Amino acid sequence: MDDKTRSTYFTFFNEIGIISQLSRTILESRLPDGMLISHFSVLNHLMRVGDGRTPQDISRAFQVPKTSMTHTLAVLEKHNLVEMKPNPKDGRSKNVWITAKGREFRDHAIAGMDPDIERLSGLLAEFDVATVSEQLAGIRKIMDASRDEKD
Amino acid sequence: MDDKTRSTYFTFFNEIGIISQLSRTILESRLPDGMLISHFSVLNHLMRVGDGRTPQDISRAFQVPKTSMTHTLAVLEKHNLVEMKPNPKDGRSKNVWITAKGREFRDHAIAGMDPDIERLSGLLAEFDVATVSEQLAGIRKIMDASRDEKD
DNA sequence: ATTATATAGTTCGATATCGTACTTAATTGA
DNA sequence: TCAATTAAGTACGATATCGAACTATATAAT
Repeated sequence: MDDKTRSTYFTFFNEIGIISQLSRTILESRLPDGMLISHFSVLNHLMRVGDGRTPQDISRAFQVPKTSMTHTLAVLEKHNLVEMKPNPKDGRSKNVWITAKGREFRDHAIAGMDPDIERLSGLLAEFDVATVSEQLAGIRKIMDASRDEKD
Repeated sequence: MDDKTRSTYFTFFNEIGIISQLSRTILESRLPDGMLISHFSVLNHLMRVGDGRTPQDISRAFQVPKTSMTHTLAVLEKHNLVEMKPNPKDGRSKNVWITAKGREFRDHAIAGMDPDIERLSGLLAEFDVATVSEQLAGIRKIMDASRDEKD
């Protein structure tokens, strides 16, 4: 493979990683003590794609080991932000439901970022973030669909 | 602030986060056992921007606590991938130098991703990754420069 | 039907990450 | 000059993340 392709993709993923880290830091600094991105992300996911999913569904969506998700969900459940119920279709499995408190928490966290988004949208006025975002969504969908292919 | 701006930025950072996680998983699966993204990233950083930096410089670059960097550097040093020397300009500080073995490790890790980049560059042919990357670099630079402003 | 295999989730031990408190050295300011 | 403050790195304890092994249930094979 040619050097240019390698360097293009490597640079791309590097930029993605830096922006991801910067945005994580911003969001995390707005979350209450003890709450991490992992917790927020699961709640946000459940509201975006709908709740009642299994832990496996969620761990696959985030591309993290199921054992990590067990732990994250246990924390959320302890804080009454989600409820775990038996999966009526599969005795081994569970269904995860977000609680009213969980919805509030997520909405409040998003609202808490308003000053940051205000500031950033001013600073980034010269960029077409919406269009870049659409491109990224396309790239993400393809990467997501091919995630298990290897070699 | 209007809902559209909020949702644009929120979607943008969400896409960034997903792609970041997908690319991290790909890279990490190519690293030898026990080596994580954090280790690779530091070596890569030292080669990109030059070594001899202080631990603080590096922790600030990655926007992680200095105590996390202490640990990461200790692991790298134990594996002889970096060397820590006293900072001649500041008795409290250190300088971090990448070793020949560290350079090899980083180059080898990058080469190990070739099959993935090959595959992705085929799948993503319809996207102008280089141009998106340039946009991201611009966004990243501004975010990076304004990272400590708040409220 | 019964056994073999695969799957969902948990437990457990190891390492990573992080916040707080501490040590040591540099800098500031009276 | 020297006390007060700031800054770099580390030690330590708490939680997060992860891989391997395990339990319980579902599915497949005969």
